[in-house]
Amino acid sequence: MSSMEVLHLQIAIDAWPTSCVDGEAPTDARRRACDAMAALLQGETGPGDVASLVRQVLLEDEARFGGRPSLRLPRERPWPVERDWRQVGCLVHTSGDRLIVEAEPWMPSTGESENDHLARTQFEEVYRGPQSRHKRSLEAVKGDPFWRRAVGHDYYLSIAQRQAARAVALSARGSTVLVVLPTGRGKTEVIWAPALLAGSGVTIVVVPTIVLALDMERRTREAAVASGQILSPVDRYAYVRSLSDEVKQDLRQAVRSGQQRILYTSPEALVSGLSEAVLECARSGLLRQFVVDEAHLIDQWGQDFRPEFLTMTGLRDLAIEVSPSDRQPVTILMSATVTGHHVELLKQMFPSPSGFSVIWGSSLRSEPAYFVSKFPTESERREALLEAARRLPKPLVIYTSRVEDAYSLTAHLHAEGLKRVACITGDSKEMDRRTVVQRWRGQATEGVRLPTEIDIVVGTSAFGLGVDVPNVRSVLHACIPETIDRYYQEVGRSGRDGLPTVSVLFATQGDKRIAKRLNSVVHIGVEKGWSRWASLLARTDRQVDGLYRIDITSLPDYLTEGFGRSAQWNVRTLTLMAQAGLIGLRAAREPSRNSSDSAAEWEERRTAFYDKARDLVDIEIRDAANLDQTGWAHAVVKVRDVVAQSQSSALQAMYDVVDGRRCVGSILAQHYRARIDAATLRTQPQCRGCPFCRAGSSRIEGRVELEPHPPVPDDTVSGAGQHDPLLVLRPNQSLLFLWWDSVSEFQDLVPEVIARLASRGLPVIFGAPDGLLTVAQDRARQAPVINDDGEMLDSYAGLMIAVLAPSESALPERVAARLRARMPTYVLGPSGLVAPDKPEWRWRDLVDASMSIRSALEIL
DNA sequence: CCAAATCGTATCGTT
Repeated sequence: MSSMEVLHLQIAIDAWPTSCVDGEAPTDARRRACDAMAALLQGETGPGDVASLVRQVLLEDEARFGGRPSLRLPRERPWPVERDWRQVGCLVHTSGDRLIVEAEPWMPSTGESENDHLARTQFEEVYRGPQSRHKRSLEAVKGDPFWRRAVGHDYYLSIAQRQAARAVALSARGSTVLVVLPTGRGKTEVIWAPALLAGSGVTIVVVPTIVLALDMERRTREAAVASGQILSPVDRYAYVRSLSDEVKQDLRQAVRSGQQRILYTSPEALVSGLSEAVLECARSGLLRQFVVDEAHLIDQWGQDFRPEFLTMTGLRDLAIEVSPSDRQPVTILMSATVTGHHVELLKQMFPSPSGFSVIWGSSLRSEPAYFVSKFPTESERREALLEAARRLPKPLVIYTSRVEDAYSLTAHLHAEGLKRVACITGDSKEMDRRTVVQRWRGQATEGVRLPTEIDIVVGTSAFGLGVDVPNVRSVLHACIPETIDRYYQEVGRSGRDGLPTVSVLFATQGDKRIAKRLNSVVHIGVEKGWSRWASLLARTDRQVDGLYRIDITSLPDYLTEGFGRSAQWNVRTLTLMAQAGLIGLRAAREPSRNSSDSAAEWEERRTAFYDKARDLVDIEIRDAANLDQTGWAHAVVKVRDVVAQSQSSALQAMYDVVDGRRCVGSILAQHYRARIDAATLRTQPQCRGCPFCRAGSSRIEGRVELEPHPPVPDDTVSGAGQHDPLLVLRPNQSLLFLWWDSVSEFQDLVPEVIARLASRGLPVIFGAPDGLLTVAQDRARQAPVINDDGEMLDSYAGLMIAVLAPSESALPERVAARLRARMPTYVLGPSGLVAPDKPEWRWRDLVDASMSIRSALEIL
């Protein structure tokens, strides 16, 4: 018994070398097998590649349709010979001039106390694919009117996305919102929605890599077409170094003038080339959103090797400062993986007078089953890696900690007959990274199909960010990552399609040494740091705006020679101080032209400035009281301890995974939680299998996602619904009844009233029919309209609108409950509505305040 | 005896 997949593969094998991928919607494994076969003659495929992929097709077939499928294959080169088949885990026997091949099950070696039956079941789930009961199902939620209008989606992907989208759309000018949403759940649309709805204003998105900026540019270009708006006068959305001077200039100009509605860039480009344009844009009140994507990297990368992640906060402060007070940019920080330490750091670095709020929609990936094997020696691990590379389902990523290990493992796999293997490290060129992903995925960036040429990528942590291949089936760690964050990020590259995956970690004793070394964040010592700070300060230039300009190449008193190293230590000293709240960082800004400067003098000064600009940092003294040696040491030691503590717990959590001390899902859930104010923000543990769970009986069942926190946008942050636009409520009153006289008034006037109220900061509507709200949103244009399904009615503290149906003769209980709680509400209802408990009275004569919607329209 | 990535500027002047 076999499915069409195996049949089609058999046909392709029999037709070789003219075979091709046949049939409708081939599985990825069959497609790969056919692509590999096709390249056998050119020598671009090794026998191991073909054997491994054919085995995967057989196993998938068996898992999905049962039976024990087999295939007939040629027995001479370049095809795999008997030994090759056995090496990848197949049973093989000869039948005439053919080999009959069956797949044998395999899984990585497990610990002594693990239940191997469970392990096998969990491992094989990956072959069930779309038929797996573990397949992720997202619960779509009806889209708000503003969401439909802005991004054209009828649904949100999840409650968490809805919550994030609403909070961002309602966020008060000048406020900071941290959005925690799992990868692939539409973070991007959350920031697009306000940008597109507004019809004007600039959104700057800081991304960590060029690849990410270019990917986003491509998607944004598509979104621009779909929305029918012109989002960039030059149809460019990524500001990166490689652009021509002309394009850069155009983009800067478009930012200054507010015509560039969305722009992606790096922290480095932001604080250098783009800074003046962004400030000019802010000054005109046109900077709408300042977004930092992958915001957790501010901690990981900002500490020393990309200090602009920290210094860019100075530019953002300044942008808020120079903006008109009613048109300040909103800061939006986005990440899928946030710890308590991250929340604290981000609060410190992105403070906001209008509030710092967290939208917590964190949840763990449900796709991976975790496996950990330990090996006494490096050579035993090497052998096991080869075996696993041959048997693990493809596409596969193998991670190492060291560049050299990645290269040598790649070479080893090549030598052993696996040719569809590529290697990516920090040394790889931009171009290689791009083409490897395309050959791995079998698709060009523009969506054009290509043959797959790579099944396995061996890489260091350089391989990851921006690699969005949906169907990665396994991740193999040939190392112990230095933090649980890196481990989970890398595991999370698999299963973006929501289908089961396997995560395998092969450890040796020596790995802990490497992990420990990579884990330690190097901070400057207290005495050296103070001494550096003292000498920096002594050489500082006080600027006209009260900032101090520091030349980071200047040497501390205790050194006579420093080379590049010294500058790095100086930056570390300053970023440490910034995290301690002692100083604020600013990128040095271009000097302004004096009226007395001649054109030549001015040009000379500017050139001199830019020659030196990379070595200059402006700082603002924030905590002068603690800038004596004692206060300084105290503040800085505290930060060092916090960072050291956070690093060490991230390493400890990784060790716990390796040693199977706790359930992997629980370890992750504990790591990704935070406290903010009185609330603990949690992540729900998820685990479909790990060594700890298989050793005991403590299996986590169910895959319930936590509700996002807070459950509805917080009006103290949103700034919406604070006031009474009709100005009829007295201080102790919370209810205004707006009545209509007829159904035709309801149909004709209510959308208009809602549109105008929404434009005056009353976006939340309960009870109105969809069609009516769509009309209201069209008329409200830039102001978001939110269609509450009852959740906000129960808990939203701001002023909101409840709309009754024309058929309603009495107040619905849900609305009545809100009114009893004295939560501010405009009720829109028929004029003849009777008072609850007093049927002889019209409600409009008993309430705090009432008016006809006709009168309301005259006021609005 | 150790991974990770990015990076320069506008501007002139009046019916």
